[in-house]
Amino acid sequence: MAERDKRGTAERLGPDDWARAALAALAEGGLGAVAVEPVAVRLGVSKGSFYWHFANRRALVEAALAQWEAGTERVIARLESLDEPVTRMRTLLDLAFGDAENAAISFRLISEVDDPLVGEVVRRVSRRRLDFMQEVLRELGQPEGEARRRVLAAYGGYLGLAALVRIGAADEVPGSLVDLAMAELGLPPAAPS
Amino acid sequence: MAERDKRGTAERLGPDDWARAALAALAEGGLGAVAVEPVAVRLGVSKGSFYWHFANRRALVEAALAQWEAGTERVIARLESLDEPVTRMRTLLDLAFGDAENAAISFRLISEVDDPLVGEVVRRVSRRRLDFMQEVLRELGQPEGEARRRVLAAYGGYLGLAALVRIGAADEVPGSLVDLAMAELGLPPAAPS
DNA sequence: CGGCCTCCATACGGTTGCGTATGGAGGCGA
DNA sequence: TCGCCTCCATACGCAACCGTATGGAGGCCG
Repeated sequence: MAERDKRGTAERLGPDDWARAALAALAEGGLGAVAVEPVAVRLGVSKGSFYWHFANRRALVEAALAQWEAGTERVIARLESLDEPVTRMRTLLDLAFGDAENAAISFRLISEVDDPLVGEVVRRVSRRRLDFMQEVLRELGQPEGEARRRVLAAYGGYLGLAALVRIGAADEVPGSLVDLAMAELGLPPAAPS
Repeated sequence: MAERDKRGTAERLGPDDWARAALAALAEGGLGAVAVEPVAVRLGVSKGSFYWHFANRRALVEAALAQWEAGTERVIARLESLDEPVTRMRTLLDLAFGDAENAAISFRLISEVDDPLVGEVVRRVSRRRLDFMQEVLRELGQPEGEARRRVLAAYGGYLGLAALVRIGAADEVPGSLVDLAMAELGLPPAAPS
C-alpha cells in the first residue's frame, strides 16, 4: 500500500489523491469540510500544492463527486457480469448494506442537494441506481409500476436504515434486513449460491 | 434609521424567534448556515440583538434543537389522546409523511450527528419516536423483537423516502406509501374512519 | 553542467463569521 | 422630568478560509 505518512519520503501527489482526501473530509464533516486548507493539512502539504493541481475549490468538489460517481459505475459494472437477476440483486443489497462509509457519503450529499454541483450528481447517481434495480425486477417479469414502487421503497429503506445505523438507533444492520429488502422487492429471501 | 418597519408587526424579538429562524436556516443550508450574522439578517436585525438574547452561537443551536425536540413531544402528546392504537399509528404516519419540512430537518440533523450537540438530541428524539411506535405495536399484541424490527424498517423507510422526495427521485410521496408502511408494520392498510 | 519544468512552500490581501465593547432610542416608574 | 432598564446598532479585534504571487528544491534533458 502507498505509504500515506507525513511528507517524509516526498511522495508526489496527483488530483486523485486530493479527490480521495476530499471524499474522506466530506464523509467526516460534510461539504463544508471540503475546504482547501484543511484538506491540504490532511495530506500533509500546503495550499501551494493544491492550486497547482486545481483551479479552485469548486474543481476539487467536482473531482470528489466524479470519483464518488465512478464508484457507483464500478459496482454496477461488476454486477452486470452476473447472469442470474436474483443473484445480481442480492449481491447489490449485500454490497449496499455492507458499505457503511459509502452510505454515509450518500447521506451527506443528499442532505446537501441544494448545492447545484452536488444536486446534479446526486440526482444522476440516484437515478442510475434506481433504474438499475428496476431493470432487474423487470427482467424478473414484474410490471413497471409495481417494480418502481418496490424499488423506491427498497432504496429509501436502504438510505433510512443507513441513517439509523449512523445515529446508533439500529446497531449493526443484521443480515435479516437484506432478506427483508428482498421480500419487499418480491424476491426469494434465500441466496441460491 | 428612518426605516424600522422592515420587521412588520413584531417589533421586539425573543429567543423563540431566533430559534425559529435558526431552524429555518438549518433546513435550508444545514448546520453551517446556523450562523449569527446571516440569521440576524434573516430577522432584519443586527448581531447586537443576538448577543443580548444569547451568550454565543452554541446557545442558538441548542435553542433550535430544543424547539425541534419540543415539536416531536407535541406531536406525541397529541397522538396519545387517541384511544385506538391503529388510528394512532395511522395518524402518526399521516403527520410524518405529510410534513416534508420536518423530514428535511431530521435529515440534516442526522447527517450532522457527529456534532456532539446535535448527536445527543438526534439520538434522544429518534429513540423517543421509535419507542413510541414500538409501544403501539406492543399494545396490538406484537412480540417485542418483531415489533422492533418492523419499527426500524418503517422509520428507516420514512427517512429514506423523505430523502428520495428531497432529491426529486420520488415525486410527492403518494398516499399509498402510508398503506405500504402500515402493511410493513403488520397493520390493516385502510383507515376505519 | 546548465537550463527548464514540475511540484510545492511562503507570504499577502480580501471576505466572512465569532465575540466584545460601547452607546443610543424608547418605555416606564418615581 | 429624571433616571433606569430593555432591546438593538455600530465598531472593533480575531480567526478561518479563498485565491494570487512569487520563489525554491529536485528531477530531466540538452
